[in-house]
Amino acid sequence: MPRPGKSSYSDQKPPYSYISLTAMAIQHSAEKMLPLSDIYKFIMDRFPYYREHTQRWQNSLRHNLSFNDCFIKIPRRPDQPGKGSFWALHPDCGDMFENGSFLRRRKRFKVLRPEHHLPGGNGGGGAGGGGPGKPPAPTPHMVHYFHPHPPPPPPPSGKVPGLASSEAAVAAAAAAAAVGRLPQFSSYGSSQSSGFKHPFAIENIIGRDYRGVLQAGGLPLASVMHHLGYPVPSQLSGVVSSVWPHVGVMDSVAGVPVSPDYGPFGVPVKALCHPPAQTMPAVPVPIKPAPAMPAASAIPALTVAASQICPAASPVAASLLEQSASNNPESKGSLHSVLVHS
DNA sequence: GGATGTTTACGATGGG
DNA sequence: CCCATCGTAAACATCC
Repeated sequence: MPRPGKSSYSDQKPPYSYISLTAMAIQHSAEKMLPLSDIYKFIMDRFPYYREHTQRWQNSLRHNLSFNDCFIKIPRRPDQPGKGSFWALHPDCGDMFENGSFLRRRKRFKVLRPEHHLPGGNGGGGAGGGGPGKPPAPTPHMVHYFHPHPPPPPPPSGKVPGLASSEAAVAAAAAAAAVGRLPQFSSYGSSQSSGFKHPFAIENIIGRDYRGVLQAGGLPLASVMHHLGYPVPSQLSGVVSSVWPHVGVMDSVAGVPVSPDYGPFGVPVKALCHPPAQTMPAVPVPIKPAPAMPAASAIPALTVAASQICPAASPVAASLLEQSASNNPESKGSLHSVLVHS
């Protein structure tokens, strides 16, 4: 049983896989999304083991981010300069791990790609890495999402334009609205009865003794919407501010846990807790190959098209997206995915 | 130029 | 033993 040691864990390799560690970092953030550098920081702050050989593990971590479908990339807005994108957890990545074990998932989370990805179809794999076969501009039509307020540890170039432009707000709202309607999101609220357990819930990571501590979960989306001036159900908005009271408790300078809320390895256990009502990444939008669209037949072509267009540059498309989404409550969201035991 | 992101490859390990 | 997952290395591209 992978159990962190008691006194020597500071030097030992934490019993968590990179996927776990990354997810912890993301979950710990207020916005449920972090830039790569902050993920690094989180891990290094909490796990002394990772203060060395940074080149090695960071490469592995990046590999995991790109390779695993459970992580989704959220681009910065044009007016939010900085390096790299934000990374969030895929809404459906829950339950990847066997309870208790974070070294090995029981299944690999994979986004369903209806696209019959032909073997060797696209550029025989660009042997030698990143891609002779790739188009010059990898993300020409990415949706740029807002980042309402930087997470406690301000992201690179902490210039926060707030609601810089109404244009951005429109884009954000459209995106948020669209995402908010995704089946996955609505299902989180009811997942309580289905026994869904987030893999990074404290009960999974540490034990099951903290169950009683858990209360309702927050939806970053709500805070985002609120920040944008959109009406947010009080239930949600209230939760947003109360669910993560522990964020920032960590002495980020010393990296020393300062309260019993921290479990082994200094992981803020409460912050990692995931109550039945799931808390998911704010506006998760897979930037990965658009083909990630499930059952294309069930998705209005418009939705697909709109998702590939930057709403900021095309408010019309954005609104259409929203409209489309609302008109098709049955339609599967673009994030629909499944746990595939390939 | 360094950080970030993508992809391929391969060995180790664990589960069935 | 087979297969899936994980960790690592490395090549390469893109972005800031």
